[in-house]
Amino acid sequence: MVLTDLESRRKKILEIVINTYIETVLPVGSSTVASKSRLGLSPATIRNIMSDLEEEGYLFQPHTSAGRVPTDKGYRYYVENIMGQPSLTQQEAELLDASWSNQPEDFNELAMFLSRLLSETTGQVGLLLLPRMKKGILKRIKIFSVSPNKIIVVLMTESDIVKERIVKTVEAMDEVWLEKICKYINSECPGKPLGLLREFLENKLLFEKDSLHLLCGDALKIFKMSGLIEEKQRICLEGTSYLLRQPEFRDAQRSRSLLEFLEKKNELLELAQEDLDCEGIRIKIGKEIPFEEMQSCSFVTSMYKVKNNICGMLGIIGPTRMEYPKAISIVDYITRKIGQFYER
Amino acid sequence: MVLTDLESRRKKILEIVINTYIETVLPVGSSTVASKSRLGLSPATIRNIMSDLEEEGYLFQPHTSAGRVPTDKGYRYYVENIMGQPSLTQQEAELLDASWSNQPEDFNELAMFLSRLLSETTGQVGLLLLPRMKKGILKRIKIFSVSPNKIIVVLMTESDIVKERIVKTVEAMDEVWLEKICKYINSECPGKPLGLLREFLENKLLFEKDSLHLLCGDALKIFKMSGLIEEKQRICLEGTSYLLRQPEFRDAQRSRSLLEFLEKKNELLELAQEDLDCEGIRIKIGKEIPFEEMQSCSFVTSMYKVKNNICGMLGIIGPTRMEYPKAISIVDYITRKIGQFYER
DNA sequence: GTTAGCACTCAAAGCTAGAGAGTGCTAATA
DNA sequence: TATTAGCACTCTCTAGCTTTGAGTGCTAAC
Repeated sequence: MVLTDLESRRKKILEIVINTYIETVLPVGSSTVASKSRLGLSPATIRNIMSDLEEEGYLFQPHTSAGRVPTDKGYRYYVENIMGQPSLTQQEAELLDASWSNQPEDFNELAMFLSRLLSETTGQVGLLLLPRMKKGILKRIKIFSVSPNKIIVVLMTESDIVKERIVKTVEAMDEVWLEKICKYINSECPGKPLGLLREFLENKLLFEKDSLHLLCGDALKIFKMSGLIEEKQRICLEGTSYLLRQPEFRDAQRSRSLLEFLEKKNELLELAQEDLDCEGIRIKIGKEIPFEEMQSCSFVTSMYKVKNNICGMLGIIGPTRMEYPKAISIVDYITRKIGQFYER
Repeated sequence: MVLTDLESRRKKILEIVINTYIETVLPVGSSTVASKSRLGLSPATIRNIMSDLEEEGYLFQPHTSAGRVPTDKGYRYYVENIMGQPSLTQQEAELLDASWSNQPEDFNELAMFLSRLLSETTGQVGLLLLPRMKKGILKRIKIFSVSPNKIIVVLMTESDIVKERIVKTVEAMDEVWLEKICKYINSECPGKPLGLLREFLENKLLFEKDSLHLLCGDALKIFKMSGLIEEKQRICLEGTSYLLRQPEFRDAQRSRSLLEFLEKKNELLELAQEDLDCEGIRIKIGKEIPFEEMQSCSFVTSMYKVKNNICGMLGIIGPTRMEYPKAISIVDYITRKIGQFYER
């Protein structure tokens, strides 16, 4: 569809207002737009158009004699229809690659590194949701005792993500018995999603008899105690202090409630999990976020996968006035990198 | 030593100034002190004494016509000579005990819980340094492979603290060989401090021959790659948003540099490790802290031990204007609780 | 449809005056 | 000699006022 002059002009003006506002954090006036746009229009004309844009909800005027500020709707339109396909420059990509090399295999460590990387490259709050284990496929299990009634359970998934937990048992369990349990699970369960493991064992418990019945019972007990599978997803958050650098948060009153919200993490987790099954970049802008404390922020996220069956989420949080193209391209790049990292 | 009237009066006045300032965050004037102290002295007399206290560096006057504010030296004197032995009330202790029950065995999890507990009970930033593994005594090791060139190393210490790490090896190592390495280490090394393990293996490498030589070499390689022992201590930090509640940090400019400092963690780690070998509560007040960003804060810490050989540190960070008795007693209580938790 | 001109609006900055809290000094008092 | 009443003085804080200037909306002309 070819844009009429009128439409393309409106777009151009909205773009200039947004870009200028992102840079200056000050309401943008018609003369500024007139001089930046090469449309050869006078401020008066621009004023008319800006007034229209305001009526339609793309811009907002803090008070009668001020310039205009983009609204959430304005940013949304910008992201969807104006900014185009963002991508990193060669140089930026190389920089990311460089800092990436020599990273730990351990996912906890990697997660901390990545959320920090996200934060530092975008200058915003970086966050990463650790993989959801439930959908991971069991590869192998190891169980062994440390002291009479302390045992260690190590789960390995097909994606080579490993989780370990210490479990304190009520009765002592001897090494031989543990080895039997281990062998049993390793013969029956590999290939099953961790989320169904418990159910599977509960079923077995009904039909197996004698020593196998006991064995299943103990296996189930150990699983339950370990909390390895039901465990709620953990979240890594880095760079919250970047928020305080933003002029819109120079008032501690405002930033406090936001920082407290982020620190609580449970609502943030809820928010992040919402889009866990969507592919591609997801953007939530201002009021689109269902939590009041975050409604002056935008949330740019993406789901990542580890060997196609375990997934988590990563992204950034910043003020709605954010360099979306940069944010999006970095989030996207790192998402794809995680995939590659575990592909080899 | 019996205090002369004069000395005890000065103490009393310093105490009132500090307590009032902690409560109101406003410079304290002579008439306020006069009415709070039951000394029967007029404001004029109090003024003279406060003027003396200022000359000696315990108090500070923001400007000529203002009341007085405690200095770092004033707080230091208060902590050492005025406030007495702080302790929790029965009720407070019970509250802490209650929230403690049913905690995870895993130290990482526990650490997060504890730093949050510290933060929430004191209303300050809570922090916890994870145990220093170097001094832990090896109890047992387990090594097994996940995929051809990925192996898992699990270290267990006498204190029942367990650390696990995935290691990617250059060449594939087969299960049998790994088991041999495992057996070798488990026969030779238990009882040794982890910090000396590497040295021990390097020594062995020089004297063992043939297959044992190879075995030691691989064991050493695995250790080095895992980074389990040299690993720098991790730090858990919770409740940074509490800082923004403090009136002295309502200006985002000031709090930003502090939050950034805390977020970097490496200098904080340095600071925390300084007192890692001292028993008992340690208090650093304002300028006593060698980092400028933190000089409007105090740092109340204590070393904890897990079964007498592995130690870490925990504590809180808040403005110098802090309820020291409360802070100290909570830090102390939780320190002792950790000891008990691992004693059973 | 565009624009020059102009009156109007409103936030922000600067200024002044007054209030109030608290001091230090002095001289009187116990 | 220590204490205190009295008082002038200092300095911050607040409220109210004015000024400034950016930016608007409207109107009439192009």
